[in-house]
Amino acid sequence: MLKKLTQEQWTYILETGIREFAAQGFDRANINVIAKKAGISVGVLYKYFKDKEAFFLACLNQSLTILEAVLRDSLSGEHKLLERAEKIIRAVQKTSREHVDYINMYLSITTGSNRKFAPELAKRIEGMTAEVYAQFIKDAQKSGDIRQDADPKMFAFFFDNLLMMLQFSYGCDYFQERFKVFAGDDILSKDEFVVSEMLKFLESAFTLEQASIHHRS
Amino acid sequence: MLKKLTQEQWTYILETGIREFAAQGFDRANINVIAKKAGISVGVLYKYFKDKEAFFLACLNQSLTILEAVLRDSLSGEHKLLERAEKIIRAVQKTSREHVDYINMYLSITTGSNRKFAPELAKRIEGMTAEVYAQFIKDAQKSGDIRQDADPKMFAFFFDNLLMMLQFSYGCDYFQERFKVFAGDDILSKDEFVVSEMLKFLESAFTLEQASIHHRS
Amino acid sequence: MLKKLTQEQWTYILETGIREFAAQGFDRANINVIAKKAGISVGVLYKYFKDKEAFFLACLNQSLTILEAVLRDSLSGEHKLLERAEKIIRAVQKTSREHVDYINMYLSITTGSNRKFAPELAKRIEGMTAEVYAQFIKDAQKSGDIRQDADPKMFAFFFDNLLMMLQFSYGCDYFQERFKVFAGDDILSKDEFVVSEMLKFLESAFTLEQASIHHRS
Amino acid sequence: MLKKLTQEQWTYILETGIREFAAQGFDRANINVIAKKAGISVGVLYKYFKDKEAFFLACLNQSLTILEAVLRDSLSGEHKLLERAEKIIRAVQKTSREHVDYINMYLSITTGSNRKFAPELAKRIEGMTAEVYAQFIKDAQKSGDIRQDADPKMFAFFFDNLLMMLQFSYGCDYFQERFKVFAGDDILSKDEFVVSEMLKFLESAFTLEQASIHHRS
DNA sequence: AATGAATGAGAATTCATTCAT
DNA sequence: TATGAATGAATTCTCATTCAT
Repeated sequence: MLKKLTQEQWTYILETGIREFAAQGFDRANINVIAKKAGISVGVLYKYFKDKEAFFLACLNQSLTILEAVLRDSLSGEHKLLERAEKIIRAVQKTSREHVDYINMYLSITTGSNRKFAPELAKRIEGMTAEVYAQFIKDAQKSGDIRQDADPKMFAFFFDNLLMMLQFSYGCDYFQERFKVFAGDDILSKDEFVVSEMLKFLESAFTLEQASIHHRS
Repeated sequence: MLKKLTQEQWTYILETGIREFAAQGFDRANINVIAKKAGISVGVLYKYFKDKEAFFLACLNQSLTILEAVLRDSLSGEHKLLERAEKIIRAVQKTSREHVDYINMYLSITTGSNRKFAPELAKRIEGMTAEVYAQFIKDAQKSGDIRQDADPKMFAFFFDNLLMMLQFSYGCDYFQERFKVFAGDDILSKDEFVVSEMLKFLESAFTLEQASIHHRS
Repeated sequence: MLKKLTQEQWTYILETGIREFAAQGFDRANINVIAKKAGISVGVLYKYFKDKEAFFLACLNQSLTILEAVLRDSLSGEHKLLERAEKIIRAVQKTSREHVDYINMYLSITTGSNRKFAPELAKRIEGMTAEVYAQFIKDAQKSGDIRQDADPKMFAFFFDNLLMMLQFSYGCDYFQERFKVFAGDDILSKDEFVVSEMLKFLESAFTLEQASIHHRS
Repeated sequence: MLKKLTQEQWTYILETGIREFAAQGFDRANINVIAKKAGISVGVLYKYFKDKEAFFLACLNQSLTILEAVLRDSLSGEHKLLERAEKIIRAVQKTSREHVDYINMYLSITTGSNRKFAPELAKRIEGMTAEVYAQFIKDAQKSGDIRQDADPKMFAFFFDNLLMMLQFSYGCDYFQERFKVFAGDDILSKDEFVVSEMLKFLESAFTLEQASIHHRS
């Protein structure tokens, strides 16, 4: 193993790191253990990464890149807002299960000592989404699909909040349990039901203005 | 659990623990430092708690108890759903700022090695809320305030998801930054705006059925 | 061993540190080994000293304090310069053998990574000596024992240089060998000879003025 | 020792090693860093040197060779003792500044784990000097320039001690600070003053016999 | 019962040395 | 032959936990 590590080896090392960090959290994860599991020596890790934190950030980056790629896929093409929403919800259901560790990497930056990365990370991670969602809503307002008095940014925020929690609810131990408490122990096997209820909720949320008027009148 | 130490002493000890755990995370928090800051000896801590984890759980419990008390307040009395929602949103805005540490304690159970407590905790923490919210929605359906085809449990889930994220967005470093990315750097000082937009979103979400019909017709 | 360490224990710990640092140098000396040899745990060392460097500095301080005490003894009382010199030379011969490690601690600050302490240490260590020696020489000039055109500070410097090297020559491996190369393999057992030759050298050095004049005339 | 690499390359490699060892000390100096700075691979270093120590010894040897060459220069030609002394003092002042690293290499063998080389090194390094200085003094005794009762070897030793300390005082951080403490902060810029005072001291030291007699008579 | 000094296992990090290419 | 990537033993330092006083 005296030639530079191959792309696959790197991917494997990062995946190993992600698995450990996601499972144990930053502090509990052990660099020596990660190296061993990844089939390399600690020396290599420290040759390529300044310290544990730098390696963690690389793992996080890898996670986010993949998560972003999935999102980007769901956003492609010309679609009405609710069609998009459906695509995204289904994508979340799929990837949250496949990439449990990535979700947990994401969550791990919200707590403990990793909080110091908050400012830089928030911009990099949420920047694109915030922009795109707000634009969707503006477009939908133009075509009359969404109530005119909605603040696009805030509605984008609420929309993403719902998706975020859905993601956590599929990919994170605690939120999974919470999901069951709210919706029944079998909720994790009722994906279609979740999709339709969530679309119902969103459809309403986005369109009320007229309804409200009617209702109140 | 409280023998010789007074109630106030216990509260102080737990508050100190909460502050440290919230600030540093479970692993980084130092039991010796906590004891010193709390004005007691480590010996006492280990007399009443088996180990660091047991003490953490006690701190967590304290946090959740207070958070629950706040919620319970917001739920009291007879109100229409949106009035309740408004009360809760305002309560979240207030307590998330006052009790930043409690929010972070809550968040900390979603990550790292604390995940092992997920099942027990989820039931204790979310049980009441899930129940109450679902009942609210059923009631509102009866009085015609909410679309009939909504699944009460799922809508309760979405409702709580939005509140949860709002809470994180006020009380957790990372989600605060994310909030700014979505809604502008000054969003944390525009509480009324947040309330009104969120109510708009919820009002719609809960009521669409008719709207939808009207709109489509 | 649960009560605070006693004075004797501390002395023993420092002595152990001095022995190791003197033998191996700062970098090679191993904190865990020192702790073991001193009969304590590493934890204790790190409870009382911020880090290895702080412990080293404490050992150094101990060494210098003792070395200084010896010097202070030799300086006491009213004496003519050469009588003082003789006292000091004999003291150097005695202590350099007894306290080999202290000499080596002293030497160790002149090299390697410890050089960063140079400024602070030089003042603390040499300050008193420089002052006192210069004063001796001024006094001796007044009483006509030393040539008038001697700069007291410089002559004090040369005097101390000779004592310093004598100290090294008795207490440091390398300079001991050098001593033998210069003065014969048996020089270390000819203390009286060394004293008398050194006094000869000093006596001359301090008194030449008139001689020089006579000689040149 | 030099196969494929040119003389210049070797000089550069050794100079690089000297710079690092002098700056960091043996233990702190990093072989990989030295190799990189020297523009070669570690492999080459380990081809020509058994280990770090062997390389260090080569660097030390290089330093001493140059220091010796300087000394040899100062010793050439027919001169009276004090003329020689003046030449040597000036040479020390000059080379100690130009070759700070060599001085520090020299000092580094007096401390730490390098002490094990003491015996072999002392003979190689000091042998010539001791011999030559003693001869000078014997010659001077014959021509009546030095007191007859001086032991040539011991006086050579004292003479070299003074030069050694002067060298350290110009080339080593700690002794430089000590120099300032003794002779004032500006002493490093008063070379002529140092020369004349030192010559005064030496002139006296070497010549006292008559003076002493005169003085005492 | 309360204290807090002492313990020592455990984890991050470094770097001399090797050896496949 | 020269390279420098990879190795992994060694070292510093931390801190949960114990237990003599």
